[in-house]
Formats: sequence, C-alpha cells, structure tokens
Amino acid sequence: MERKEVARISKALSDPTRLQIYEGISNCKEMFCGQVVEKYGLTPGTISHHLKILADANLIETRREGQFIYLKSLPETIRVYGQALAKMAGKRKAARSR
Amino acid sequence: MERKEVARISKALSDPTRLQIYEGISNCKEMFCGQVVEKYGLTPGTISHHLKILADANLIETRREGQFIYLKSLPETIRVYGQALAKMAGKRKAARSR
DNA sequence: TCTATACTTTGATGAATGTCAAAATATCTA
DNA sequence: TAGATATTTTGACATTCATCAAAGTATAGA
Repeated sequence: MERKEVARISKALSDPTRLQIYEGISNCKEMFCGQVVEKYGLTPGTISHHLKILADANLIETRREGQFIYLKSLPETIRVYGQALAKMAGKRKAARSR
Repeated sequence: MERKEVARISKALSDPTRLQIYEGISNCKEMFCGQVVEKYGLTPGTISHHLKILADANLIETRREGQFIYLKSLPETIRVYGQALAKMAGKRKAARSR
C-alpha cells in the first residue's frame, strides 16, 4: 500500500465522530444510513459526508436496496493498513540487522 | 486504547508530508531535527510543528543532547494502534459468533 | 560575554474540514 | 402521477491546519 493511500485512510479515521461511526458500522452485521443518522444525532447531510469519506478510503462498502443504502465495514482494509504501517515503523537501518 | 487516542494517532499520520517524515525517522537508527529539515525541504518552523504532532501522539520520542534534538520512532505505538483498530473493525454482532 | 548554530514560538495566510439548513435526486407506494 | 421517505448535493460558516517568515530561546565554543 502506498503512502498516499495510508494517509487517506488515516485521515478518514482521524475525526472522532467519523471513527465512532466506523466502529458502529463494524459492530453491526449491516446498517443503513438512517440508522446512523438516528444513532449519532447529526443531520443526514453530515452523515452522508462522513460515509463518503469512509467509502472513498475503502473502509466501508455501500449497496443500494430500494430506498435504502446499506453499509458494511471492510475489515480487510484495516488489516492491510495496519501491515503497511507496521512495515513503515519497523524498518530500522543498521540496528540489529541480523 | 481509547477512541480519542486512536483518532489522535490517525490525525498525526494523516498528512502525507508528516507520514513521510515519520517513515524517515523510523528508517534511521536516530536522526536530529536538522537532518529532517535538510531531507524534506521545509522550514525549521514547519518541521518543528510536524515533530511536535508526532511526539504528542507518542509516535516518536525526542531527546536533547547539547544543541541537538535527537528523534527516535516508537514502533510499539503503531503496534498498539493497529491492534485497537483491528478490534474496532473486527467485532461483528451476530455474525459467526463462535 | 559575544557569536554561531539548533530548534521553537508567534503571527499571518490560504486551503481544508465538520457542520447545518435547504434544495435536489432517487425510490417506493397509493 | 402525486406524495412520502431516504439519501445526496450545495452553499454558508466557523474552525482547524500546513506553511512561511521572522522573532525568540537554548546551547556550544571562542
């Protein structure tokens, strides 16, 4: 994963409200936007904005079914992101290089 | 690790320049500020700003030695951060709960 | 004690961000 | 086709942020 992608995911996770929304979606099997609006007391516009950022970062997936847009978290993204960061943090030149 | 702390670390990693600086520090055994300034072509003030954000997030450690401030990455923070995120992303109610 | 070097703080500026209200769009149902 | 419900888009606003230039602080060495 490239640095720019890592930065995009970091930014998506950098707002406490948005992080909480992501956590909420992850804890449910599935959720639709209205439930998120209800749960966090923000306007539909604001929720839509946050969901777009999470989706652009591939942290969640959206699927329309009739009037509803269903949300599902994509844990694989977090896994790959964590690995990329661990790799960045782990390289240490000339320190116990074997 | 609490949500607020996760958000703080995410924010620290959310700027591409700062992420690159963090990566650079992680790749060296040790580094001092002047080297960072030289390496990334930003003013000392800007570098100092970024380093403060990284240090506040416990991503790096600073230590003064004479005129110089030495920087060292703290990979343990990334490890704990990754685990906290994996936990957030992993819980799924009523989905294969055993 | 003076000067040079290393870093930090301050003030300013343009850009990005989180939020809302309101208008727009999409879909369902009568 | 008209009205209701769900979501998105737009415009506005206050706040945060990355950056620079310049002033300030700390340390070393002459």
